[in-house]
Amino acid sequence: MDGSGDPGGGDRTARDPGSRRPEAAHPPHDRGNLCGPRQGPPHGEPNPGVRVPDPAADPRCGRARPAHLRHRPSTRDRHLSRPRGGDHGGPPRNLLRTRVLRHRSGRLLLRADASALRPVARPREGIAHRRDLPRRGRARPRPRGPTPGPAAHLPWIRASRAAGRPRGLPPGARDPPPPGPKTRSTAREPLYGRLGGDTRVDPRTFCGVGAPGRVRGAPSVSPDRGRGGDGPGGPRESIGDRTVRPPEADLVSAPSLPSRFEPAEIEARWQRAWSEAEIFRAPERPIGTPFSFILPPPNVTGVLTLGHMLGDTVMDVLARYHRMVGHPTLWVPGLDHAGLATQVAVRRALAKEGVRLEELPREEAIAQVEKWRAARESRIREQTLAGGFSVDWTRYRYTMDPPSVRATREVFVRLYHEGLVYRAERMVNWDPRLRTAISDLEVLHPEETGSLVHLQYPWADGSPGGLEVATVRPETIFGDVAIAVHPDDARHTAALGREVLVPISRRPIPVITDTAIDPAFGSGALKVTPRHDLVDYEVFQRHPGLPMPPDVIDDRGRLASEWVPAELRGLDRDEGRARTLELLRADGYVLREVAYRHAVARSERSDAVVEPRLSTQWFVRVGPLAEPAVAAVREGRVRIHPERWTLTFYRWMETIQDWCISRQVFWGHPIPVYHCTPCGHDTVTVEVPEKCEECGAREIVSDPDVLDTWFTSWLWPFAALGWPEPTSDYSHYYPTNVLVTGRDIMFFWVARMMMAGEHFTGRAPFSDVYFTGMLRDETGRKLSKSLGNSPDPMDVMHERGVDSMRFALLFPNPTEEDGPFSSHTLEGGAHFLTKVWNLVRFTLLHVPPGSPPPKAAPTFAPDSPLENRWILSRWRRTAEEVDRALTAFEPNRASTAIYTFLWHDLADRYVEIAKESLVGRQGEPAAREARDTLLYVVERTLRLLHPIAPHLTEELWHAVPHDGELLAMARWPIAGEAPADPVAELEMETVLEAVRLLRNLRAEEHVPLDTVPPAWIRPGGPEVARLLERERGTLERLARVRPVTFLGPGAPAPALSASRVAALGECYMERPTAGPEASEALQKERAKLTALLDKARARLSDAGFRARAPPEVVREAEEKARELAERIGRIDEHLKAEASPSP
RNA sequence: GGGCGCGUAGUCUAGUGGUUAUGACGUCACCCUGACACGGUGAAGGUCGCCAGUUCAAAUCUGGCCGCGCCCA
Repeated sequence: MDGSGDPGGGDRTARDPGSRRPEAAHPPHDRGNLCGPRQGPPHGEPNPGVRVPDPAADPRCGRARPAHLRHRPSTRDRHLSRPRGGDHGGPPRNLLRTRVLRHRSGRLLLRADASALRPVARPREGIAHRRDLPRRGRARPRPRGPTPGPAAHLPWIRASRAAGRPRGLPPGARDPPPPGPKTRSTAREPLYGRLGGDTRVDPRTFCGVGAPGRVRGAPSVSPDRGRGGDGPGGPRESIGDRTVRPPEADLVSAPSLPSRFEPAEIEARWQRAWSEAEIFRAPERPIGTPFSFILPPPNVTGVLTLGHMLGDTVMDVLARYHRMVGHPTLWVPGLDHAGLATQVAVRRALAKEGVRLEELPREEAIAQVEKWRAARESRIREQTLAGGFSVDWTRYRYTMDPPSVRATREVFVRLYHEGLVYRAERMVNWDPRLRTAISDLEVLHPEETGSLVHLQYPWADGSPGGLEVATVRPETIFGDVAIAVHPDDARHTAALGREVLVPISRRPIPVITDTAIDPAFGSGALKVTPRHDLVDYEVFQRHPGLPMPPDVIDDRGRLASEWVPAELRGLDRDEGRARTLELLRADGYVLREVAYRHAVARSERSDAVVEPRLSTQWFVRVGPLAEPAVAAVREGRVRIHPERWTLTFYRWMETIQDWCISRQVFWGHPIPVYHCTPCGHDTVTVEVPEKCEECGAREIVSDPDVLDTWFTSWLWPFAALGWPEPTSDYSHYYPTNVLVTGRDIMFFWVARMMMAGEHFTGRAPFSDVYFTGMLRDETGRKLSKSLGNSPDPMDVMHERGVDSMRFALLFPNPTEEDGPFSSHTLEGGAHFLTKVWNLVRFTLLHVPPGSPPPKAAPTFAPDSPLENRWILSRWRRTAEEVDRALTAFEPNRASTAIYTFLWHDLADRYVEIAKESLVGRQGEPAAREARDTLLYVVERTLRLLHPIAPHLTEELWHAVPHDGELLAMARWPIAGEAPADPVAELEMETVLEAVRLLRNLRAEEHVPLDTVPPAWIRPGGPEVARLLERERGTLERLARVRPVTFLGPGAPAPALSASRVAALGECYMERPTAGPEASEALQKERAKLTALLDKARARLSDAGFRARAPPEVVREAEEKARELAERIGRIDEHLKAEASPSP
C-alpha cells in the first residue's frame, strides 16, 4: 500500500509540470469568439454556439486541404496510372496540387499529390506500400507487371524506397530478402524512433477530414462546402483549385483517409479541439441528472503509471458515456500533497546535494518542498493531458489549497468538540528513521529470519539457576519491568511470587501471571517491556503495581536512558543488539540461540523496522464513524464492485482501531490546536486564534505536529466540491456517483471517505465503488516500478497512441481480476484501431460526398437483402450489451462487444456480403440500401466506440456524414432505434454455415483461391433450400464457388467429389485430385458425430432423464439424436459411394 | 494462523446446471480477392487442477485435497 497519502492508488503515481491552474498550461483559445454558451445542450444536439477549433490551423498538420484531396498512397495506388498524356516530369512540383488518376478499372480517381504543398521530407517508412517492404517469410522477388514498380510515379514512394530499401537492387526487384528479423509491423523498436522527427509535420499526414454532414446553419462553416474542405470547424484555407473537382457522375470518391492512422497527430488535434470547445467543463447549473465523480488525486511524489492509466481510462469511459447519454458530467481532477511521502522524497533529493532537510529552518524546508511539488505537479498534469482524459480542469483542486485547508481544519475542530478527536499516550508505530508515528496501514510485515535468544534471568535471592525467557530483541531487556507467565503453566508455579534479576543490569523484577501469555512460545515466560511492545504494554496495564520505565530506545532507535548500561547508550538498535548479546554471552546468560522466522514490522515509507513506542498522539475515535459507513453498504446505498470486496470491507470495519492522525513531520496541514502557556487550555478553532479563548493570554503555542494526509483525503468527494461552503458545485454534484480506484487503498481511503461522508454531509459520498484490477506482465508479475517491468505510460502512448493503450488496457482485462498488459496486448489494441480506421475508409469509398447523415435506422422492404436486416439486428444487440456493460461498470465487456461486432460481423461478414450491392452490380436501389445501412451502422458504431477510443472515433466521425460538431458531445445511440430481427439472425447463421462448409472443402481439396469451382448443395429441408437458393449470390461470392447447384433429395451427387455433411444439408465440391479414396475429413467427422450420438443415445435411454428432465430438454435431445443419426447415415452413403464410384 | 479469491489449448481469457467449451496472442497451410498483410480463409491444439458428492444431467453446485495469488494477524 501506498502509505503516505496517495488516493490515486498505491502503486500509482503521477506528476506534471507547470502551474497549478490548468488554464495556464492550456490557455483557453480565443474565448471571445465564443458565440454561444460554453456548455453544450445536455444531449448531443447540434450546438451552433460552440466554436470548434480548426484542426488545420494546427501547425503540426501542415496545410489544410479538402478531405478528398488528402490522400496517401494505399493499396489502390499500385493500380493507378496517369491519364494519357501525363508526362514523366509533370508540372513543376510546387504547382501541382491534385491529380486525376485513372484506376485500372477505368474509374477516375482524384488524388492530392503530397509533394504539392511542401518538399517531401524523408517519408516515413509506412508510406510505402506494403508490397514495397520486405515481407515476412518471402525471400524471393516476385516479378509483377511490366512497370518498374506499381507506383513508381509517386514521388514519395520513390523516396521511401530510396530511404528504406537496400541499395543496389534493380528497380524491378521489389522484394528483397528481409533485412531484419521481422517486417516493420513486428519490429519492437518504438515507432517514434524510427519515424524520425519529420513525422509530425509530414504534409501527407492527414489533417482532418471533411465534415460533409455539417449542421445546417452552423456558423463557422460555409454550407456549400460539402465534403470538400472542412475539418471540425473554422474557416479553411482555400486551395483555389475547386475546378479540379470532377463531375460527380462517374467519380467514385477516392478514400480520403490514408491506410494507417497517425495517432500522435490526431490525438493532439482533437485534444485541443475538446479543450477549446470546453466540453468537459461541467455546467454551473446542471439541468437533468448529473453524473459526477472525483479523480483519485495522484500522489505528488510519483509519476503516473499504467495502473493510473487503467483507472483513468475506466473513469473516462464512464464520463464520456454519461456525457453522451445527456447527463451533465463533472469529473474533478486533483493532486494529493502526500505529506510523509513527499517529505521523504524531497529529503532524498536534497541529500544528494548534501543538504539535510531536517537541518533547514522550517520555512526554508517548506519552501524546498513547495518548489519540488510545483515541478512534479506539472508532470502529472502533462501525463493526464496526454491521455486525453475528459476531466474538468477548471475545477482542478489540490489538497493543500485554501479551500482544502479550510475543510481540513473545520473537520478537525468539529470532531474535537464532538469528542471524536482526542490526544492520548498510546502505543504507536514509530518510524525511527523518519522520526514520526505512522499508521497501522503503513506498516508492512515481511517474513524475515531472526534469532530467538533464550536467556536465563537469575533468581534475585541468589538461589542457583533462574528463569528461562526467550526473546528476539535482547537489547530491550533493560526496559523490562516483569516476567509474565501463564497462570496455568505448571512449569512456572514455583516461580510465582519470586523475583529475578535483569541480566547485566542486575535490576530485580517480579514474576507475574497473565492469561495473554502463550505457554507454547519459547519457555512460556515473557519479558514485559511496556514501552516497546504492544502486548507487553497491555500486560503492563493490567498490573497497576509495576513501575513505568523510561524509554530505553529513543526516537531515533538508539539505546538510551539511565537504565541502559553506559557503555551501550547511544548505540543504534542493531548494533546495540549485537553488543548486548556479546555481553550476555560473556556473562553466561545465554542458554541458546535459534534461527527464527517471523514477521517483522517495517515502515512502508522508509523500510526501517518499526519501533512500537509509547507516545502522545492525536487520534480519531472511529467506532461511531464506522457504523453509518457499514450501514450504507448493508443498506445498498453504496455498492462495491466487484461485490466480494464488501466482505473484506465489513471485516475491516468491524475490527477497526482508532486512527492516529498526528505526524511528526512538517509537510502537511498543521494540527489546529493552540496551547496556552499560562493556563494550559487548548484552543481549537478553524480560524487561527490570536489569544487563548479561556484566559485571553496571547502566549499560545501551536501544536508542532501535522495531520496525516488521509485526514484531508477522506474529505475529498465533498471538500473538492467546496464543502463546507454551500457552493453551487456541492449542492448540484454531491453526492458523487462513483469512485474508481485500486483496492489497495480500500481501507486507507475508501472506507474513510464513507465515514466522513456520512458524518459530515449525512450522505454516502458516492453510490458505487469500482475497484480495478492490477496489471501484470507476461510472466504474471505485477507491474511495478521496483521490478522495472512497468513501462512509462508516456512511452506507451507515444509508441502506439493513447487509444491503443486504452483499448489494450480494457479489452483483455477481466472485470474483476488482475489482467495482463504487455507489448502484445498493446499491439492488439493498435490492430483493432487500424481495423476500425480501414472500415471507415471502406465506407467512404461507397458513400458519396455530401450524403446526408444517418438520422434514423434504415427501413427495409420485406424482400430487402438479408444482410442488411441482419447487421442492423446485430448492431442493436451490440448497443444493448454496451449499455448494459457500461451501466454495470464493466467497460471491458463493452469493449469486447464492440470488438466482436465490428470486426467479425461488420467487417468480415457484412462488408464482404454487401460489396456486391455497394459496387452497384445489384442495381441502384440495392446499392442505396446497402449504403444507407453501412453508413448508419458505421456512424452509430463510432458513437458506441467513442468512450473507449475517443480520438480515433472523433477523427473518423468527421470523415463520415454526421450530424453535430463533435462526437464527444454527440448523442448516445439508442439501441432500440434499430429493429431486432431474430429471423434474419438465424437465417444468416445458416448461410454462413454453408459458406464455412464450402470454404472448408476448398481448403481441404487445396483448390487455389483464384479458381472458382462449381459446387453442389443438397439442402436438408425445403426451408433451408428456399433460404440458400435465395442467398445463392452471397454463398457463391463468400465461398468463391460458382455455380452452386442445388440437388433435390434423390438427385445423384457429382462423381469424384469431396463432401461435407451438416445439419443444413450436404455440400459437394469437385475433387481436383480425382482420387476415389474416402475423405479423411469425412471419416473424422463421422467419428466425432458417432461419439456425440452415443452420448445422446445413452442419455435418452436413461429412464431418469426422461422422467425428470424438462420436456423441452428431452425433445431437444431426441431431435439432436435424430439429426446426428441422419448425418451419420448420409456420411456413410458418401463413403460407400466413394468406395465404389458409380461408373 | 485466519479470511477471500483464482486454477479452462503453449499463453491470456469467455462461459453460474443441458452448447459439438468462446475469443485473442502464438503455431501451421493457402492467399496481397479494388478498406485493411497491423489483413483474409482454413487448420492443428483442451481428460475445463485432482478426488469424492449432489443431480436425470456438472467446466458450472457442495465437500476434501493440491497449486497459485491477495488481504488480515
